[in-house]
Amino acid sequence: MTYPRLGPSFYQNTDVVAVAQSLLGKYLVSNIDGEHCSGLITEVEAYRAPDDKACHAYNNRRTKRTEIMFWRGGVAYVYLCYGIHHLFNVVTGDEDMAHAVLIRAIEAKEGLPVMEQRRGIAREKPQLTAGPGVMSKAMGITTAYTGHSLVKPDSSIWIEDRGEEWPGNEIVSSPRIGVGYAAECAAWPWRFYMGNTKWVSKLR
DNA sequence: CACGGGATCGTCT
DNA sequence: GACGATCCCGTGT
Repeated sequence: MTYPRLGPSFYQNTDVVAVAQSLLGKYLVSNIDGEHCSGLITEVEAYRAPDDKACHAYNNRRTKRTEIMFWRGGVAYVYLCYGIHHLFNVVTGDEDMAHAVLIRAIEAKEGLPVMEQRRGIAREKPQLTAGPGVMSKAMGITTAYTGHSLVKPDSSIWIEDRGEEWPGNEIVSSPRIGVGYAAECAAWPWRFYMGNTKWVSKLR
């Protein structure tokens, strides 16, 4: 059974907050090192230059790292956090719009044994993929994939719509995690997660 | 269960 | 030279 991949028109939507919410319930899929893994997206955060101080590209600041965020929607933006964790984002909007959605948690669906092996965890539990760093680790995603296409037929990472219905009124919003440095923007409720699952990151 | 701190390095000042 | 869109483990209760 194969499912349609989300295409350019989905990612090129210029409303990154709307895209973030509509990513809930979709399937993130990776085919890395010959291993097929997938999971239901349960938690996301939106980041939007130029006005969002929590966004790496705040004020449209271009650096070698943030340049990827200015690309047309439909590519991955992966960067290293705290020297250890690889955080996976989906670039959205038009060219020169530095918008992205951080995928923070998934509910693992396929490739569980590989994910557990990559994580060093013996049995299935939310700790496997709930949290942006551990999600990437379980899926095999590293900074090597920054700039990687999500829409080309031969890409290693993509997102599928499997047509599964789930009640959109179960979306919960909250301030984003770990952006307290971003002054007034820190309060923007741009973190979204499914209210009816335990597969979300812990509040800290 | 809450809290505190260490790990670890690319990126920008 | 400082710090971060995090995670894990140890300690104490």
